[in-house]
Amino acid sequence: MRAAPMAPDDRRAQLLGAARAVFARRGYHAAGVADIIAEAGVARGTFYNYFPSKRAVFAAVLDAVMAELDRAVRPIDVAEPIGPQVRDNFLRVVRALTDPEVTRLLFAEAHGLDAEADEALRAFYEGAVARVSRALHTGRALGIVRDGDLDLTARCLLGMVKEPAIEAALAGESLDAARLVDEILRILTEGMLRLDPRAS
Amino acid sequence: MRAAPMAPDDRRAQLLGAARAVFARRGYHAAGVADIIAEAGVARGTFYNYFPSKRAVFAAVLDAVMAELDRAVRPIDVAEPIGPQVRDNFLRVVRALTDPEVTRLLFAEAHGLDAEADEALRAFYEGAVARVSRALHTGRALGIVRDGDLDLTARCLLGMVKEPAIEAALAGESLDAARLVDEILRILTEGMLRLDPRAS
Amino acid sequence: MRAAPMAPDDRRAQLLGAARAVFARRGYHAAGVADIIAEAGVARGTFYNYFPSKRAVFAAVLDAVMAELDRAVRPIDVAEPIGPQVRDNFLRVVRALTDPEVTRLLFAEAHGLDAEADEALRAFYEGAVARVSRALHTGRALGIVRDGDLDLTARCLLGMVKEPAIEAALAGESLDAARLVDEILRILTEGMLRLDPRAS
Amino acid sequence: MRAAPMAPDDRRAQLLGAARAVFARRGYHAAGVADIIAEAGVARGTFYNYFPSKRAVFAAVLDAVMAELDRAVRPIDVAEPIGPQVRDNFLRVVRALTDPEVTRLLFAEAHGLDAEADEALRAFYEGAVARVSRALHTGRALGIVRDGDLDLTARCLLGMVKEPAIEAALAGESLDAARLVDEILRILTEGMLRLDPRAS
DNA sequence: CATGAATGAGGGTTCATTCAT
DNA sequence: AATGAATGAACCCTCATTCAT
Repeated sequence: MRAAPMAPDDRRAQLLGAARAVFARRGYHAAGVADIIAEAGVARGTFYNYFPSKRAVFAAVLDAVMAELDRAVRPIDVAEPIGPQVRDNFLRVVRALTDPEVTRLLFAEAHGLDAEADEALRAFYEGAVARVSRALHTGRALGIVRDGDLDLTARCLLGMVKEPAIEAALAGESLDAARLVDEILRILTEGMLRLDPRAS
Repeated sequence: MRAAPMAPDDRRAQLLGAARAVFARRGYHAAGVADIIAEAGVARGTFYNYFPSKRAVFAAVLDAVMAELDRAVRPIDVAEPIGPQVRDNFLRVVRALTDPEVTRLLFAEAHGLDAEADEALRAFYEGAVARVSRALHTGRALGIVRDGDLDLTARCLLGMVKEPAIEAALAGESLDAARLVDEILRILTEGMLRLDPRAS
Repeated sequence: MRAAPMAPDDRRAQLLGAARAVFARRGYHAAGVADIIAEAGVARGTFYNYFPSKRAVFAAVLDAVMAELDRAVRPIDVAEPIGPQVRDNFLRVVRALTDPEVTRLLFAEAHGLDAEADEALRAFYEGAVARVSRALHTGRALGIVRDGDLDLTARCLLGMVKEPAIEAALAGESLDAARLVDEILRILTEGMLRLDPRAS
Repeated sequence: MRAAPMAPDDRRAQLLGAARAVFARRGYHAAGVADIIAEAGVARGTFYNYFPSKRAVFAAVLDAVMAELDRAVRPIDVAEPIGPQVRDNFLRVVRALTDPEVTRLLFAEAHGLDAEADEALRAFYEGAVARVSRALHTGRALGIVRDGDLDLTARCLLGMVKEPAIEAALAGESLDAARLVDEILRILTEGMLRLDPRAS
């Protein structure tokens, strides 16, 4: 049975979506082009009319996911109250990571694929760190952020967000984004340890 | 050239070591049994005398690495000063994660292999979370840890440690463990954000 | 962009020309229908409106080339001086073979394609041999050609012409047709070896 | 059914032979690795234990055939009578070319495969031309060979030998080597044309 | 115990051809 | 008449695993 012809952009988008679902479900290596075309209801050759290789669709999927995540972060307007804006950014990122597809693709499948994928991922991550780091420097100038090794701090921040999201996604549990964000914000604002509570 | 016979345990250990090095260097999928036996200087058949499959060696390697990491955490003696003990635990964990082999194996290669590997990893991780969580509950009872969702907090803590370690390992950079630990401890004790600096 | 409709014969000729260029440039197997339609600036389906298969265009191209070569040979008029007519025939053939397209198509690509192509080629070649052979018999009757196995001689003659032409074409060198023809004629008239120079 | 293990050199030779037969019979493109392993009675993987690719076996086959042909030509000892040595060389070459496998492989399949194969072939052919050309120069010094463009002459000579051999092989006819050589030698020593038989 | 030749299922990719528009 | 998206059979190659020596 021959699938009805389709505008190339649409077909491409459809294949991209199918690939995204399949890669998220089975992982890069376990997924075959056969799975993707089955998901899309399309013949083998059709796939290769739109992507030159399995590796290439994966790259495209990864790009889409990274862009999605990227869009979750909005610049902060210092003329407005800062707190809610920060909280909203956290919230949007966590919500994006709440999609198990996003998380699996970014964190479970993409590492160690090949030099190129690793590089794309590292570039994305470096960008994220740089972005957070810049925000922290701005915050310090505004007196909002305490001094310290802000690059390292940025990485820690990302870890606090990523880790719970990943684990929830991989475990198949759902994650209460607001709760996580509030917990993180509390740690960031108040700390959570009193190692030497000798202070009267 | 026929390798000298060897005590089975030694041969097994040798193969395990070779596999660990190879998996860390090339990743699970890129590594072939051929690489492992080349590294070990042993024939193909010999490998299968000690491990039933490639998958199985990887599981064994993973077990070894997880055990190693596990040993980095020591129970806390409440009769002694807490602070240094906590710091030392952090330090030992970060140092263990400083070994790029450990990090690559645990975080870059192990995810998404198959259901069984995912399960082993998740079990390990759940154990870690549980352990930290228990420590936090104890700490709360002692008045050292502030109240809150301690499970979530445990995950955030792990993220703060893992993330910088992973990134350093994957980027091939070295990581100053003491510096990272101190930064983390400062965040945990003092926080780092003053979102509403209304405080006169 | 839709190409303007065209008289069928013209379109066919255009496609034939494109195919000839492409086959000569890339060889039968390396050339794709995609190359041909790109060369012709025409859509895929259009191609199949004029030729039933890739194999078929190649056959048509081959026919055209063989006909071209065939036209290079003119019957000899015994009422006129023979020498110049022979020389002119040689010259026209060599000049035709000087076109690298012709040579590549006939000698480098056409062999071993499939039974049918081989047959067409062999038929063409047999025709050529027969033609030369007939000329030699006539020559013998006229006392111009020495006796011998004239069929074999005809094949040798063809080889003397083909070989240098092919090699020049494949090597991308140009060939001095007149020089080759003169050399061949000298060999044919005078020989070139004196194996037993005992002749006092 | 598992083929009995075999000394690697033997298996390689067997595969080479099978490949040679298959390539000669079906041509490079029509022949599949499947045909070769069927001919050899061996599994797919075995083939790739000995040759890295289909292309590579073909190269090996070609090398073998070229070497075989090369061995047919023996240096001429000027202290001995020249004539018979020359004749024997011709004879051995023609006999080698009498094997249809050799001829098909060298002349029908090898051209136009890819740049590398073309180069190997051209190098072989250039070598042959150079060899013949050198012999002719020597012969001229000895007064055996008449003056002229000896490079071109060398090419013509090769053509006289190749052409009848190829055609016989492709047509499936057998060729009387001695007869061909004698005919060629007669042409070379006496010529065969008397274009201006004015000589009373 | 050790060896290494043999295996073959599995997967990615190509490209001549078809047919709905 | 022209188009170009869709097709799928065919093919090359990989590599974990087996087993006879």
